[in-house]
Amino acid sequence: MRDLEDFNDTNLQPGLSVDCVLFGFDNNELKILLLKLKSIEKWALPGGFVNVDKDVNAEAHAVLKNRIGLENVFLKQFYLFGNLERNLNTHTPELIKNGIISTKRIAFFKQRFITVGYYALVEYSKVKETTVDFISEACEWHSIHNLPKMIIDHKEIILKAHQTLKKELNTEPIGLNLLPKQFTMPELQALYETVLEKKLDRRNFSRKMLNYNILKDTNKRRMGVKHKAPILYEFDMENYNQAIKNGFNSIW
Amino acid sequence: MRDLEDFNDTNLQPGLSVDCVLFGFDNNELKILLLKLKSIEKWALPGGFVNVDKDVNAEAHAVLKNRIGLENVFLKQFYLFGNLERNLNTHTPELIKNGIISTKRIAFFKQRFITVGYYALVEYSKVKETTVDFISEACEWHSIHNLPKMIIDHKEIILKAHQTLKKELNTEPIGLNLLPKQFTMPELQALYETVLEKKLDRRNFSRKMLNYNILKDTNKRRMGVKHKAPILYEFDMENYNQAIKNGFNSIW
DNA sequence: GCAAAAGTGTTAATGGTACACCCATGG
DNA sequence: CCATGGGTGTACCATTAACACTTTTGC
Repeated sequence: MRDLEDFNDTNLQPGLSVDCVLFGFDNNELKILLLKLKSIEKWALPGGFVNVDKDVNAEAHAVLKNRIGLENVFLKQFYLFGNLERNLNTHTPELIKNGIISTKRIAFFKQRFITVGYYALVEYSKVKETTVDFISEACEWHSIHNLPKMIIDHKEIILKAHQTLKKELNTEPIGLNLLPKQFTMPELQALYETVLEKKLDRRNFSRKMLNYNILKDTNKRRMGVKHKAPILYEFDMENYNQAIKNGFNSIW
Repeated sequence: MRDLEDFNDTNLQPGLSVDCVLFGFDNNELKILLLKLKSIEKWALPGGFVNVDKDVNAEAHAVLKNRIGLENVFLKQFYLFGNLERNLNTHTPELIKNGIISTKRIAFFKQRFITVGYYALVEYSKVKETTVDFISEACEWHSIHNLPKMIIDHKEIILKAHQTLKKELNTEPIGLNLLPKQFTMPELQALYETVLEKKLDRRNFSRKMLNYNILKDTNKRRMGVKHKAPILYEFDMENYNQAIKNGFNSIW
């Protein structure tokens, strides 16, 4: 779907789209990758449509691959947005008026759309902000606390994705996917504090994490900081997967 | 949609359905409400289609209201089933052959369908197993451990609903909706043991539950049992809602 | 040597686990 | 009076929360 001519609606599941909330972690902030639409001052989540011959989940992966160039990303369905208000959108008429959506496709774009929300976790530095296609002209990270004007309910989708992330911090491999291979304890803690939006005690955090036995000391330290050099850790994949499978605790 | 003539596909969202996994608790078992399809030996989840003018969530509620006669039920979206294999179904051709699906609707029923899974919690005794409509001839509770032959991926949907129930036992009002207004501690424990599929210590369970402060002693006892009469409790709605909002514990 | 942030230790309170004993009820 | 299951107590252990001191690094 690199340009207008490639886009063909004849084989698509009618009225169904997928949208991906792509989380990255940088500068102690959660960031979301957004696309700037052509000809209007609004941003959108990377999304796409569903071929009638493709799994819905596979199409979400395809969005990340084709639009952002990402493969083998942690990606998880979290909610279907199916209310009616989301179709009172104003951007489609504008895009049609501005010639971004071809007249042949108007009927397709004017359908009532339902969208499946996915959240994805990627290492911030691995994404190059370059993708452009027939409908978007820029691709940039935005802090979750400072989002630009967005189409339809995309802000609400991001909010719900963040809530889901908070809930699933202890049952999904969130640290693993948002951090580089090697990281320090304070970096891991900063990620947790950012996702949870609250401060944690440094000493208790460290002990608890180490007790889970999911971290491997690499015997290296992050150098060049103007204070005591912190230890670099990696995840111990075997123990990590075990811990994720069981959840990190359970009440009953 | 009480009979064939009422069914009109012209205003429906194409290729989208909703299916409800209705949980009840009886005789220390989790039970699921299933519909027996006309003319074939297969059962199905209560489900329906989505009007293009209706919220998807509202349509799930409508299924419960129109097909089962239930209103104000706890109902929650849990997953979108969108793989391709689910459309290699064999029951639609059979239903067409047997005249259950009118020839005018063949094109509609042969589409590729994606379904949104909902789970619902109801007090077992409140459901009368009576509903019949143009496509189903019986409506019965089945133990989750002894399910009959079911169409497409409906067994898989039930499995995933059960997994979700287990996970959400501490963040969703599960006890509240599956039990009658008044219940005993052993009954509540049996529900937990059933959902979680494991035994819990009677004494510790009781203490822990009471410590949550979500139960009110009604000063009554369940009479007519051939042992010490157990105390009847009710949920203290204010504290209960608070506890649900926070989750019953959190790690961080 | 000073500021900044990292590493580590202790203690008290809380909550969980694993037990055993007594009590009320119907038959 | 006995079998059945309900209510409650206690002791031990693990986990958490709150807090302070020492160490390393760049400047």
